Amino acid sequence: MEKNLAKTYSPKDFEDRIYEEWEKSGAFRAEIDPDKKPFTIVMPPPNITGQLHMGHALDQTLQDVLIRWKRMQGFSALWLPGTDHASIATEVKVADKIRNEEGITKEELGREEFLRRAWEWKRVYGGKITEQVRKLGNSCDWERERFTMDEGCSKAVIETFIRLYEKGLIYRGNRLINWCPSCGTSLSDIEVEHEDKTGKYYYFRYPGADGSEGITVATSRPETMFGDVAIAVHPDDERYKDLVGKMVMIPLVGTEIPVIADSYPDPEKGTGAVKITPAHDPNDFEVGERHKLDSPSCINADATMNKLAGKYEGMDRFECRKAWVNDLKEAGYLEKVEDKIIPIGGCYRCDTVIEPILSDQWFVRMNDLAQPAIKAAKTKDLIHVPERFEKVYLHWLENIKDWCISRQLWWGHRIPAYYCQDCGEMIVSAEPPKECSKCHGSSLKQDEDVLDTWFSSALWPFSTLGWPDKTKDLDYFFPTNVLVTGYDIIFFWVVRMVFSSLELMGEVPYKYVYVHGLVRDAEGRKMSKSLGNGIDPLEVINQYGADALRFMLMTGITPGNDMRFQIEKLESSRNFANKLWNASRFVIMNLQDEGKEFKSIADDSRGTGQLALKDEDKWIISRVNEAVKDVTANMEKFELSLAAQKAYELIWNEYCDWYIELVKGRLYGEDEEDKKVARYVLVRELKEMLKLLHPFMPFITEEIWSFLPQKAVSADNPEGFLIKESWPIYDISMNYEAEVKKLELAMEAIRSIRNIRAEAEASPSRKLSAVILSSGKDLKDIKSCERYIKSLANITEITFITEKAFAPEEAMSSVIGNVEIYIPLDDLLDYKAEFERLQREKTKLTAELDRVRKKLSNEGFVSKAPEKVINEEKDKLTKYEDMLTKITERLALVEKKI
RNA sequence: GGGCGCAUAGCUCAGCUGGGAGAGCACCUGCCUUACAAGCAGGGGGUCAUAGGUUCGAGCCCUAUUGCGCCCACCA
Repeated sequence: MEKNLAKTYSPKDFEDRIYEEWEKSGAFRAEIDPDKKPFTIVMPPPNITGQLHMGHALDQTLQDVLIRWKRMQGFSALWLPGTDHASIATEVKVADKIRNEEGITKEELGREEFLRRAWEWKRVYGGKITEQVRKLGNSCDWERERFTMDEGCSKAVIETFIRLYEKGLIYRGNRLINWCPSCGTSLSDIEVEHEDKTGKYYYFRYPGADGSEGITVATSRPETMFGDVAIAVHPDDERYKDLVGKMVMIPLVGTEIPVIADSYPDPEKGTGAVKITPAHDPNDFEVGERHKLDSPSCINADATMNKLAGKYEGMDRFECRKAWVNDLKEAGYLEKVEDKIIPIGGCYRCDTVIEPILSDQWFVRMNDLAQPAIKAAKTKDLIHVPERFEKVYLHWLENIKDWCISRQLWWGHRIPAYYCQDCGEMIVSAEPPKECSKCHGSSLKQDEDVLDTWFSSALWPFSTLGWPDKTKDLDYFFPTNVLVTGYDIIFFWVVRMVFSSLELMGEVPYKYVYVHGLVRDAEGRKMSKSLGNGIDPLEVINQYGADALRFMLMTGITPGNDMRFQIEKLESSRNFANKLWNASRFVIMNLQDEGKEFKSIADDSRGTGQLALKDEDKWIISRVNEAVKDVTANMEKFELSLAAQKAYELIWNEYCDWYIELVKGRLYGEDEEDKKVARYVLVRELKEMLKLLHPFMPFITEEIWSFLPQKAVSADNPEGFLIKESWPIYDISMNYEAEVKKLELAMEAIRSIRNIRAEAEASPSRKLSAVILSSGKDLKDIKSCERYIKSLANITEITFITEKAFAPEEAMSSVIGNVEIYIPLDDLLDYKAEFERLQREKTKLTAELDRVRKKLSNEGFVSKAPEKVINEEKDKLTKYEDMLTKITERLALVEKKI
């Protein structure tokens, strides 16, 4: 019955298999269980545009850690996965593919056929993405997987649209919107990315209609002059007082436009006079509204000039600028040109310069919707982690403008509005109406546009649970608990989910918004396609395993801050997995041929008290118990990185470095009863640690778990999977303070002997003996550590003495509190080196003593510091003084020998 | 123009409510010790950006400054 882990840690050999087993066992399925509390996370649905990147890996690992942890804590934990149709992004990709492969445009293909291709794209890439999600080990409930354009989500979108429309919160209007000439669609304000670019201010003179000199105006966009309808000046601007009300002419064009007074122009900027082009500038549009001016357009949807531009008609807007400026210059209207940094808005998808144009679009009226969302954050019904992101959230909501939701695209939810071809009536309806409600005509045409992709994402926390139907899932799992996402999509998504949920569900969609940063490359640059510095999570998993990737992503990070992807960190995580693997192999190996004993080992009832535990057993039990408390507390605070770090230290620095080493002698010894105790503790604590680590490294912990003896299987968990085990609970009765102290003393002694050995360049294999001088309780304690010191410091014989007189002279020594350790090393002794070593220690000690003395003699400190802190310092004082005396004596002795 | 983040060991970063500066990697020394060389043992290395302030006590709180980065903002 040789049953043990493979000799080498090779995640490839078990990760996929374990994932399948989990899935088959129903471990990911969240049941509606009235006896359990629900814990719900909806996965931010990755776009079906391509594949997962490191950002997804980070985002999803955070969620999986939380979900696995809560599941183990006994919640009915639902992690609902899905994908997003990503309207514009996918449409661009599909159109590119068709153009590249078939050489035709989407228009040539036609709407219906294009949509067929898009669905095919979804089938292929959506599948690829879910495959990647599995590879990461994510424990999501695949039976509840959703897609933003599936039947249910589509129904929710239509329902929402109609409800908001009927409440007057959605309206159709002719407004100035952000237009991407390349994508051929409108965009919302946040889909425009502003960037400072070098540009120019052109100063043109607009001559007076009466032949007077006129007025000079600065503009960065001369090509929009054809759409000018006025020149505005500030009413208080003395320079132009007389011109207000007069007419000037657009140079060369000759169109007469008025000079108007408005508070908008800033007398400090440019010439203080502004040309007003309502059709191509948001500010000008407002000025135009105020003064009831026309808003003629001079630029087409494809960014070419229209007939208003006269001879420039058909020319690209930027080509036209050049030609037009040149013509004006030759005609003498150009007064000067100034270099200027100008913020330019670009399309977030294709970077094309956005053209503000007037157009019929659909909008969500934001003001009323924003208020409850603001309130939710202020009353802490909605909590941002870390807190600072609340500011970002609030600032945006407090300055919100109406949301343009219609897009001139095909891939997405088509707007449920129908227009009567006979009388022009508009009907908003879930189903295509049979006839016009006004003229009863039957010729109705649906709005061509689709909705902004974020309109459907905004409903994700409840549309995925069945809304608008009153489903059991919705009733049980909503509201969800935590939303995990990157700070880059707070506006796009978080805000919109919150106000949508408050409006439609009457409550926040989740209590916590856990915001994380970006995964950057090793140099700190953003990973991007254009730089080609992206790292494929799948390749990493192939090489290092999903556990290593996950652990690397979870450690050394601070919530909300960016992180770098470094291969060294990944290797270190993989090494940790390897360490755990080997330690577990050791444990399992020592259980061999003990079949009949398995049951008692496996019985991890809390009755450790009835076993004859040795000090080191109590020590590790205490340490693990402490770690349980610590890890759990950090998880509660969303400090997942600190929790993972703690588990790491526990496993490596305490269990592996010390406990396993301490216990080896007993395992190889003769005392069968004690051997059982050692095995019991070894297994029990390993199991506790595996539980703590499981959310972070699910695969390796599950694999190891399967080799460990288990209690009788339960109905809930017939396979005995770790994923279904319960999370450890801190147990105050397992705090063995005295033993912990004792072991700490032993460790200090061992460390100092090892140090002496290294300093004396005595080979590790060389047997040494030791003489230990102490008294009272300290002597008793150090005596009880004899076994540890012998085995871990490789000491054959220890002589305990109580009087200095018996201390060996030809020795190296070390002081730990009231304990002096002497290692006789007559042949190897280099007194000069020993003198220097002791000198160094004395220097250190003196410095520490100075610090402590200074502190304790400080009146303020003694009177104001908490008693606990003062006592600690006092203890240190006696200890250090003691040590200093001893070292000084020793130094004097050694000095004589030199 | 407004807001935010970062500045700690050679590198990348932790350090949660103020109480003797940490990790990983790199470096130096010695070890293939029967779980692990993806390892073990020992070691070196930091005026915690600068200047003030609060406090008995500041890497941590306050103010200012410098440098880097990010976000928002109506393109004269």
